[in-house]
Amino acid sequence: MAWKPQHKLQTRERILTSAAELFTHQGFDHVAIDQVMHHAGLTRGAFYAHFKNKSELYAEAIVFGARAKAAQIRPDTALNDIACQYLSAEHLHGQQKRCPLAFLTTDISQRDSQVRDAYTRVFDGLVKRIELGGLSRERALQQAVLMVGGAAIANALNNETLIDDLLTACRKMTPLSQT
Amino acid sequence: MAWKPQHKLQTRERILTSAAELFTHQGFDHVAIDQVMHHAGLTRGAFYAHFKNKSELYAEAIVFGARAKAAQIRPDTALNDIACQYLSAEHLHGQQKRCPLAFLTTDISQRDSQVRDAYTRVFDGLVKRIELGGLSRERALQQAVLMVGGAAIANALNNETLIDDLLTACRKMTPLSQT
DNA sequence: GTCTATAAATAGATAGAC
DNA sequence: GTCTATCTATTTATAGAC
Repeated sequence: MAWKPQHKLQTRERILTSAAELFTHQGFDHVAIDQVMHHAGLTRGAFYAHFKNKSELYAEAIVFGARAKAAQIRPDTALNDIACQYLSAEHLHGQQKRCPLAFLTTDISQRDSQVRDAYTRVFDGLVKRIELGGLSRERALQQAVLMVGGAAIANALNNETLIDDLLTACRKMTPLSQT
Repeated sequence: MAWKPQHKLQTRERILTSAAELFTHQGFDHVAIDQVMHHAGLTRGAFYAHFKNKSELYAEAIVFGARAKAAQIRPDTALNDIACQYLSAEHLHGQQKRCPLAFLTTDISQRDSQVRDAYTRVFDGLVKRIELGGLSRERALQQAVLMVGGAAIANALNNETLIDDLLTACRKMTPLSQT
């Protein structure tokens, strides 16, 4: 009977995939557990066999969503190109997976420590990944803010010209154009 | 009877002051109209004599809160010092008024156009104010992202060392240290 | 303009059948 | 593990008295 726990794991991943997509588009409060489950092909009652509550789902979806986003990028992509992809219209409104760091930023601050810990670990991971590209910690932090903050702000704005100007300005601040 | 409309205006401002403080700390969904009104010394029913609905209050509170925040800073303060104040622990957790741009960023993207317009106008105003300090539009946009994005991300993080490193890195990117 | 009371809707979490 | 049904709480918005 080895297939049974495997099946549960797969169901769990379907729920997390659904949750990551919905949360990064609509935030914590505008996504109902009902929605997440139906989008995963299940009903509400089944949820609590996989997660303790909505907050636990959120914390796990942040980590899961960030991994899924990172997996979309080829591992040998240069830092400069990663930043350009991150700050593209395709990331904001296209078919690309949306990064929880950028699209849930202020959503995180009112949540419990379980959620904030998850977000912090993911952000720290991004900074370390940028450092591996050869930047100092300080430059890596600035770069992370330009990427994550730039995408977050652009996503809030309502004026196409301003959005374009903003994304372009942030892309021009990428590592290679500075060194 | 000239004091009557004046009284209504004052009540309205009390509501907006209350709303701006509560929203910038807890976001749109976690603030109930009931809370806003009690914090302003009134009850729920009185709300609808001043605003059409919660969304209209939110849009106006964003503009009102940003003005109140800007008014806290002496008008002749150098750009560099404005950025340092903005990226300080005092702004994040102290008695300073919290800037709607930084603490409501991802909260905005799911709202109606009335709210997004308000946010966009306020952000555009910040960029233009930075440009008046003598920076190119591109540099002003980068600077605005470092301030707003830096404060927003720092507010989401859960690790004091990382927060300090992040704020310090963003402060070091201020205009004067770049030119 | 401000109050109290209430209507109406939404959603998190649990119970119990299968 | 997954389902349906339900309990419970919250909150926006309105109605009507003062």
